[in-house]
Amino acid sequence: MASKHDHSHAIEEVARQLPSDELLCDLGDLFKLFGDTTRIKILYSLFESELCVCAIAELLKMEQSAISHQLKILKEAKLVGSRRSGKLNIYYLADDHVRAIIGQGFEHLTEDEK
Amino acid sequence: MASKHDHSHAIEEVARQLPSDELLCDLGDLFKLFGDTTRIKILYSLFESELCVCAIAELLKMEQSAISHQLKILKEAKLVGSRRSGKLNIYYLADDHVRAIIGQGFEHLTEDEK
DNA sequence: CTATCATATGAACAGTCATTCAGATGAACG
DNA sequence: CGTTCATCTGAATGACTGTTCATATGATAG
Repeated sequence: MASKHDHSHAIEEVARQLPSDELLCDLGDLFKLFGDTTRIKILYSLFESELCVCAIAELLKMEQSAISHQLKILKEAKLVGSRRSGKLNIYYLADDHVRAIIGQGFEHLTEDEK
Repeated sequence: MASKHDHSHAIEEVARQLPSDELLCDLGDLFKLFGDTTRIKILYSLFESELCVCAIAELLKMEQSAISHQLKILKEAKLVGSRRSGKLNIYYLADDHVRAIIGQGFEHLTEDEK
C-alpha cells in the first residue's frame, strides 16, 4: 500500500531519524513565540538591560496593555522573568538561548542578501 | 511627553541599540515560518535527504495539497528549493541556516527540562 | 484609608492563516 | 493525442491570535 510509486524505504529511513511528534510540536510552539513582531521587539529590547512595562510600551510606541499581554505569554514560556521594584514590574531575559536563537535568525537575514 | 515617571534616558539608550523596525519585522516573519508544526516537520524531514512532495505527505500522514501549500511558502522564503525529476518535484533544504536555527531551538527545548 | 500610578486581566473584534475540496496544470508514455 | 500520475492552485472555511477597551488589582504615598 502507500502511493502509486514506491518510496516507502526512503520514508521509513527518514521517519526513523525524525524526532517525536511531541518534540516537533514543542519546537513549533517555541518558534511561534518569536514569530510575532511585538514579541521580537520586546525580547530584543531586553537584550541589553532589564526594563519595566511602561518603558517597553514607550519604547515600542504601543499601548501598555498590549505589551502586558505579550509579556505574560513570554513569561509563561519562561523566556522572560520579572521582579518587583516599588510600583514597577521589571522584566528581563530569562534564558540565554533567546539571544542565541534570535542571533541565528539575524545572521540568516543579514548574510544572504543576494 | 513621556509617562509620569521618567526613564526617557534609558529608553533612548535601548532605542539606539535596537535594529530597524524593518529588520525586526523581517525577523518576526522569518520565525513565523518555523512557528508551524507542519512546516517544522517538513524542514526537519529534509535534514537528511531531499524528498518529493508525495513522500513528505506520506511521511507526515497529511494531504498532499496541504504539503504543497506549505512548500510553496517555504520556497518563496527561500528556505527550500526544488527540482524536477520526471514527474516528481523534489524538494531540498536551500539554506544551512535552517539547520542552525532549528538546532538552536532544539537545544533550548532539550537542555532545560527542569 | 484614599488617591494615584503601574500593571494585569477579560471580553470582544478583526485580521491572519492552515487545511480541505474541487479542479487546473504539466510531464511522461503508449 | 489522450490518459495517467504528481503536483499545483484558488476559494471557502474554521480556528487561532494580537490588539483594544474597559476595568480590576496591587502597591505606594500622603
